[in-house]
Amino acid sequence: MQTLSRSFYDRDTIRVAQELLGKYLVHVSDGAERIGRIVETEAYLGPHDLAAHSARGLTARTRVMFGPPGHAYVYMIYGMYYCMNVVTEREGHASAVLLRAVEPIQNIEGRTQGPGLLCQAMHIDKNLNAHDLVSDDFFVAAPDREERIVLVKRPRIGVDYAQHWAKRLLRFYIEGNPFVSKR
DNA sequence: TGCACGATGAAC
DNA sequence: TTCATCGTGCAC
Repeated sequence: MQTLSRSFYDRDTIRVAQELLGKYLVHVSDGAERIGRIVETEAYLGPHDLAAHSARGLTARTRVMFGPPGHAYVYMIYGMYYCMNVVTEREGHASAVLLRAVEPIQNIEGRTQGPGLLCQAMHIDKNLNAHDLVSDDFFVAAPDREERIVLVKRPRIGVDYAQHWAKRLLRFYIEGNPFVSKR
């Protein structure tokens, strides 16, 4: 397993979102190493993307999105779930990739299909917001042998308010994978 | 200081 | 289709 370096995240957000599919998300906590294989992502392109949190400018919450790539952007949604993103592109370009689903690989309890469930199962909460993913306790890694995948592109979920941005094919998942979220 | 609402998930 | 539940952003 090879931990992804900063340069992986410091690239076009759509490309990062697509290439994250098949990679392993690893979180070490409470003496357990939890691993999930990323099977579904969504790209949020920056302040011009009306579906992105950064479209409303730099705020306390979105500060990490405006920061350097390779950091975790974790926020609470609907008062009860957390969503996990990886920050992409150069510092100042507020873009990120939402991790929507993983396939359980190691030490995962409960369901992982959907951004809220994924965080719950992998013990990801706001304490990990702004955490550097180029680290040894919370990171993304390329497995020793990456399976070949068929990429599917669809509109993003739950962003109908974002006018024409809601129609763009910025949700990516591995075709046929049973852990991709429904809807 | 107040309030409407959301990158969700589960029940009905 | 409705509801649980609360931090955030923006209006007063």
